[in-house]
Amino acid sequence: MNPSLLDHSMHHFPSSTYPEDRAEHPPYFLHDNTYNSSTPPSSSRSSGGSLISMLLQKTIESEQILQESSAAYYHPDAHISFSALTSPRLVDHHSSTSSKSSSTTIEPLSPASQASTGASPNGAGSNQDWTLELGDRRQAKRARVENIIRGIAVSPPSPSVHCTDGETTPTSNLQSETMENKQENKRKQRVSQHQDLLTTGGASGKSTDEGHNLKKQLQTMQRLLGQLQARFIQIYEYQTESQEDVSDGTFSTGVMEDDHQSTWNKGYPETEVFMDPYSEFNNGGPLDRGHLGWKNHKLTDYIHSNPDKEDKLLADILKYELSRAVNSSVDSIFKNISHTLFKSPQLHIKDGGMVETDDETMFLSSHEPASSSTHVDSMSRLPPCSKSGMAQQLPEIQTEALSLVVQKPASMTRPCSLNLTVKRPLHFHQPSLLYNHPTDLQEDHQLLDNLKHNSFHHDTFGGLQCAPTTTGLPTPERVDLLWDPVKVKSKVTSRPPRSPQVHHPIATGHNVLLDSSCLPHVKMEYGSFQSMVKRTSYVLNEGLTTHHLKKAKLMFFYTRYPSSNVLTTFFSDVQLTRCIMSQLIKWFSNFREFYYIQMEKFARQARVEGVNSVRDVAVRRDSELFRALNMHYNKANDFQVPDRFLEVAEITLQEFYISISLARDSDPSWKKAIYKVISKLDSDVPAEFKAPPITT
DNA sequence: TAAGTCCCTG
DNA sequence: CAGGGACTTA
Repeated sequence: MNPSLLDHSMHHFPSSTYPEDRAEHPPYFLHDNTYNSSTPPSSSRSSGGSLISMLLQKTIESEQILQESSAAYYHPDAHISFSALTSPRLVDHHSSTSSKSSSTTIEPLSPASQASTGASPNGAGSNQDWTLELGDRRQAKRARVENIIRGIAVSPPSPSVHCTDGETTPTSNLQSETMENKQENKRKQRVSQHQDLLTTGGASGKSTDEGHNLKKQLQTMQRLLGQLQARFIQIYEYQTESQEDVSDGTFSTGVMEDDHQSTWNKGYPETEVFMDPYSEFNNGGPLDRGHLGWKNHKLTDYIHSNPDKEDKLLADILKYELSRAVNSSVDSIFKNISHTLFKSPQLHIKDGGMVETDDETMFLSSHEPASSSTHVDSMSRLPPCSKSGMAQQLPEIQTEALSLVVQKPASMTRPCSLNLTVKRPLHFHQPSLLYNHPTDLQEDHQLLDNLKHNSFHHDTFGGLQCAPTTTGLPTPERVDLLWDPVKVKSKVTSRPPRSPQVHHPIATGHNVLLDSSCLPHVKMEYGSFQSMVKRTSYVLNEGLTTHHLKKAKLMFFYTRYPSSNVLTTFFSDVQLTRCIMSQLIKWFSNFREFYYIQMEKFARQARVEGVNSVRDVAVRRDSELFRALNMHYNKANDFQVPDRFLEVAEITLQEFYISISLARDSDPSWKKAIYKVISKLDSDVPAEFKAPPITT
């Protein structure tokens, strides 16, 4: 049935981003000559201003038309016609109408045409008496309401000026549908609105004009809001009055909505209705003007065709537009504020990405994802997996408003101990988050000195866990070093690639900290020490830690080619996702790389030094080679390197010596034979390397 | 084709 | 040490 078709298309036109909703301009719109003759082409009228202004214009125009069409327009017969066409129950009583509507899709939908033809097409003569009376009463009330509205148009809308429960309940379905579609269309509208802002406010291109433009925009917004409020209140009042007037259940809103829903859910001959409304756009036509003009055209058509739904529709639209206008105003304000802040001379982005500013600006710059070049740099430094993880975490819709969105997990509020005198016990499972803490560095430095005198099997893990990656006292330089973007990179990327920032309940009891992957690694002043520690903690707690790295290095003394089984066994304290496993494999690949480079280097050196026999090629603990290897894999020297590793290293060196002596190195893949040999020399990793038990 | 590895770069 | 391209292998 055509009204339902109209309904459907009407309620879907804002959501045309969905391909299935891309309905072509319905033919009956094009044939609505009455409307077209009374209003100028929508394209010309919508040539300027934002959607909200166009909507206002449309609203005003429609109101003018409503007033011009006078009683005929508001004649209840229009409702009757619509209801008859919409409600299956009423179709039986108005078979002529239904049959006509099935053949033609034009006349019953045009309110003006209905006004010209009266109620006769509906065959509603039996209802004429009371409907006329109802129309008179409605007109009188309308006049009253208009007077009231004129008085309160400038006053802010009361919170109660929203849909009452009685109103929203029966139309919840419709409204949810409508709002859903509107929200879907919101992005499109924002685009055009933003473009308008750019063409108007941003046309000057000077920062000095931005405040003026912003002020003008705000004033315009306020004015539009006032108009919208007035119009909305008017519609609301009118609707309330209408509902009170129409006592007959047939014309009550509930029935109307039931009818509407019944037809709504029935499904429609989509081939008739769903033609592409964005054919202009798809065919390369004007995106904004033409499309919006078409939408306005369609909207007004709908309003005129369905006077009984006009109030509700406009109420929905105005409610939506009101909220949207407010949101847009707030957005624009904050956009300008943030933009101004980043362009303000008080803020300097130094080399290395350090932001020198006050706390508030730092807050913005540290969390503003879009406006800060620092963030872009840090983003570019993040591994792809980090970016993808961020993409998963941060919906695209959030990209605009993130300047005010700050994640503050519980760990952020946890006070970070700066007590230098507190000694941690050598528990294996001290939260690793503290190990890059400068105070902990100092502490670990002391611990390391103690550990150096302990045997491996008793205290190596303690030393392993507590040994800092670097030693030294906490100084501002160290803090800067820690937060040097380049240096931070490795720490950041040391977390599992493509790990979607899900919190890993690590078996070691390591605290799962905040997901701050979106935080730019801004080189911070020493005053931001505490937050730095927190972020550092996060980085270290995400997946593999520096302790895992050190452990892996020590494991390399036993196995150069650890199987995934070994890795799983000895890194069971980490949630061994695919990414973490890849990272572990990459670690050992890097270890091997360094190992073989050293082997080749010393093998060639041996040849240069005149070593004539492979028997003279040996690796001892006082060898240069061993020192180099030990420095790399056991930098703290707190681990007793097993003799087996010396044997393997010696064999490797001999293999390289032989290959070089035999000039096998001319073969591009000459090392592969050596790799194959060395890979068979792996030994079991001591059980002490296995995932440690959780200590208290 | 996916996983693993090598090799190079930063 | 990570990233990534090239290459190999199952």
